[in-house]
Amino acid sequence: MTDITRRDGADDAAIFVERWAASRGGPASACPVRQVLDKISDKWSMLLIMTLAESPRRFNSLRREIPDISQKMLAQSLRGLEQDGLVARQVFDTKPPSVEYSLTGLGHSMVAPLGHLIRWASENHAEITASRRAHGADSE
Amino acid sequence: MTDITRRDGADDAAIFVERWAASRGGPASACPVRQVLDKISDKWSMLLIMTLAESPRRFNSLRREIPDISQKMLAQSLRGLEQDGLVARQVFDTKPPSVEYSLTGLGHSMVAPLGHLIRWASENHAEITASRRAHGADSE
DNA sequence: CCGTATCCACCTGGATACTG
DNA sequence: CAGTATCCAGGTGGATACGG
Repeated sequence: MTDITRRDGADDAAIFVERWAASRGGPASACPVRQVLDKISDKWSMLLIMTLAESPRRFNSLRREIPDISQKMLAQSLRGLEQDGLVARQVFDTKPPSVEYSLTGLGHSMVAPLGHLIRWASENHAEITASRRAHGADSE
Repeated sequence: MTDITRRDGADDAAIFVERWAASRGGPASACPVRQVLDKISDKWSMLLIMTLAESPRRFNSLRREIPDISQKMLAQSLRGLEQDGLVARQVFDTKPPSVEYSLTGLGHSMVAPLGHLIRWASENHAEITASRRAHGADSE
């Protein structure tokens, strides 16, 4: 098998495609990569990962940082990330109680790959928006 | 501003965090990066991008390639990607008519960044699954 | 302060049927 | 072959109220 894991350029898209093609031998829906991608492809997971990558936060600190998340979805998303081993939850038994959320080692390992996608998004969102307007997606 | 766009290691997560933190000055919901991520964070977009990265495909060819996508969602997702300028649609006026979908330049530019995330997923899905089971996510 | 519980609107996405 | 139209189930996510 090609040792793709050693390569890390921005140019070897073909290698990723190769690996991707090779990774699905059985039913497409059983692909473990898809399971993982589906998990983080919700509305808040990636955003929480990046926010916690800056520094650990408390529950209400996260609410202030991300004003448009509801209490329910914050708690729910954090529990999901905790279950997947990406986020650690530490309770300090003070009064009033405080809970700190931080990235685990696994969580931190995701920041760089996710960062590549974010960098792509930040560099190309203008073109995407322009294309969308050109296709009449806003007025139509 | 730090010239982050020139760097491309797997180790400089801190740089991505920096850039991310710097990119949101106003309301978090207005962040253009989030707009883009939200768009591709649906059930099929990333999968279609990676499939079309292998080679251009026709409509029913994509259906065969991704057996668990419905006709409706395939058409809908392709239209979305087309509007965003990631996928090109070319109609051949033969009989019966055939339509070929392929990645645009913009679409191809996304394959490598997305590939980083996919590689991370393929390398860590076992740990994630294990963590999930440890938290009793399957039996509970 | 840190959640959980409930209810509900909306949207995603699937099944089916139909058209050029 | 390549779609569109319609209907419908289920999940996502928000508002509000309540508990530890």
